[in-house]
Amino acid sequence: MVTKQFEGSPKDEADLTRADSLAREIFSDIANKWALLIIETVGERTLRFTELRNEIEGISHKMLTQNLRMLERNGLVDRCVHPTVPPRVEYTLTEPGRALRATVDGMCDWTHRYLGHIETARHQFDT
Amino acid sequence: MVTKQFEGSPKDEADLTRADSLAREIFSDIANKWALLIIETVGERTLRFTELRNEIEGISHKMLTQNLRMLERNGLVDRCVHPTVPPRVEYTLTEPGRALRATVDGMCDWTHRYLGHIETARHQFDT
DNA sequence: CCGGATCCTTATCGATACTG
DNA sequence: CAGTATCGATAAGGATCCGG
Repeated sequence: MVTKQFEGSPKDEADLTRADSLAREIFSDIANKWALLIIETVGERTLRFTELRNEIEGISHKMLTQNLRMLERNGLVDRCVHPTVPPRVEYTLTEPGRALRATVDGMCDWTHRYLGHIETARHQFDT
Repeated sequence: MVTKQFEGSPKDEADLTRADSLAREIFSDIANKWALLIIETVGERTLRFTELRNEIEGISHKMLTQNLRMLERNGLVDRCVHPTVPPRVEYTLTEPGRALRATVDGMCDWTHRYLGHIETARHQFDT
């Protein structure tokens, strides 16, 4: 539970609520579709910017850079710039990134497993 | 992989790309912080609207109803209206909802496990 | 090829007020 | 208590241009 509160000494409590707000901040960062799709797409490979752009259907240049910067800042992806011309920039998952990807895989599996359930639930609801 | 493309007969291909776009749609629905926090908060319990509102820090009335409708439509939460006055509405996870919650738990665990990593990565990046 | 900066168009969100 | 509807403020997102 991300928002869980704790009891304890004033100092502990302060530290824990600070940790909680940080946890919430991180959660808000990564719990959006583009970030998760990027994590999922990079996978075990190493991909260039344009490759990512082509693999993730519908993502704009801006969203991709924006989310890549955010993921890089949080230490989930590694950005490797080759000083060539034209430039070559490669993105890889770090160890924390790969760990997160394991759970994102779970979400993707879930989506496919319950596709039928969801489709019928929608039909039922829309009446 | 959510966006994976397949080969096959024209019919199969059409069905699979349709399934893929549906998968992507579902993924876009649930991959947002409020939806995931709701899934996480309902958990194994049954909660009323206001209880949810109080437990999920920072969520507005509007976001809560909006996401609950969406989750209900996709068959992830069950909405039980008691015909009393004042009304009493209780939300519970369905079986698909509980299955998804398992993976969301994984994301929350991940967040707490890598809190330190992320905090130092941020400091490093911000310089 | 990559990414920043700009402008401009949407969509999101919160606050408020109102019904059963 | 739970939910819908409306309305501004504001943030997100897309398109484009330019510089490294």
